[in-house]
Amino acid sequence: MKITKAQSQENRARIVQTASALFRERGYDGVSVADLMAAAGLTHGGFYKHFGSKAELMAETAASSISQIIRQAGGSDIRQFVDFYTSREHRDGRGDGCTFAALAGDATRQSSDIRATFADGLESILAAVERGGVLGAGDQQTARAKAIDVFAHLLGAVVLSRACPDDSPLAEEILTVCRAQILAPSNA
Amino acid sequence: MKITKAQSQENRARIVQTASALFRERGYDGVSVADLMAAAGLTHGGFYKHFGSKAELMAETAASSISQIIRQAGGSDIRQFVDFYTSREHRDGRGDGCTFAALAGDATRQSSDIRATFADGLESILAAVERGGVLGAGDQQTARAKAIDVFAHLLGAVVLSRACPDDSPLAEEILTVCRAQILAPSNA
DNA sequence: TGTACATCAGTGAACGCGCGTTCACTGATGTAC
DNA sequence: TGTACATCAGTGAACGCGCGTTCACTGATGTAC
Repeated sequence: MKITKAQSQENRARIVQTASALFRERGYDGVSVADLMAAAGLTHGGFYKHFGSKAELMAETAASSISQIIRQAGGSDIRQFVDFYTSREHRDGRGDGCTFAALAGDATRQSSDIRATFADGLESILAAVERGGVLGAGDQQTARAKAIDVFAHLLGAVVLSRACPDDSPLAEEILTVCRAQILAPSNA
Repeated sequence: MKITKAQSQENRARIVQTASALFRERGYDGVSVADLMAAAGLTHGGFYKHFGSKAELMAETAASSISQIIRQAGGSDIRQFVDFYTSREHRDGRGDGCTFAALAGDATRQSSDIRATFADGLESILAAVERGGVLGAGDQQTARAKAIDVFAHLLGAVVLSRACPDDSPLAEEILTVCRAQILAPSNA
């Protein structure tokens, strides 16, 4: 049953990728090691050949899944990013959406190294949002303050919308209202 | 060991109150029935004399703890509410702070009756925020849209700030920047 | 290039543990007379 | 008002279960010669 070195690395990468999606969908406590390994097409025992513990994997996936949204924010215009973030697809696609929107609430109760990973990631995403172009050049706020403000606003909209039942009109209304406000003339 | 009817009702109320704080502090999965009953000064077996299941208690505490923040929002001027919401005390006081800021992320993964309770509570808090006086009377947004917008913004600020390590300057910066923006002249 | 063997990723049974929940029991309360 | 007894909130041991983790084992890989 020994496997190729390349195959093993591929399996490890698949575990991280699978965990990354499942944690965002169900939260850290909602995914067991056995669940995860089955979803990755493996059996649970092998998990510890790749990771020291579930907590270690959580820290690694946090870092890698945060870098995904950072690439997304930095690679697009701020207006495109706001549209994406407040879209129905993003609200409903927790698994490959923003890690902060999916797990910031859980992160609060995690170990300090996971929280530090979130804080570092947050600094990076703020920089990426700034790079994407800043709204509201007309007023006295700094670009950094604008980035913080816009990102908190976006996150709040998605978290609140997701707390509502899926078919709730309120869920949609929150996204629409916040998108309009963030992109409003007074901010642009 | 039988207890007075009044004593029993008092115990029940204490369980709900204790659960209300503990759930907000540690999340639904972070509090066991035994933990909770011990914190209320009772033993775990008695829990089922008051509630059918842990899920039933979760639904009841959601309703009661949401009504707490609604009273707070409706009873004060919008500026006072924004100041309170973005304060250090609120950020650090999960146990008796806003239920949405503490549990909206968890609520997403709960049963549909808990999610419905959150959605109903959200409608009530929006009404309370409107009653508190609406910022930005000068522009074309409706009072309701303003309320949605402000509340999402506030929630995002607190959730993001709480994800950072406690002593992080970023945690403080997020609160300060968002408070200033929400209360900014262009919004007032 | 071919053979012999050590390696180690993956398997799946088993571990101790804490969880939500159940249950036989207790004994003061509150009611019936 | 006093006595006898049914009630039922609270107790704590016990339940089955799923969790994170460990471990003896497998057998193809990759290396040494």
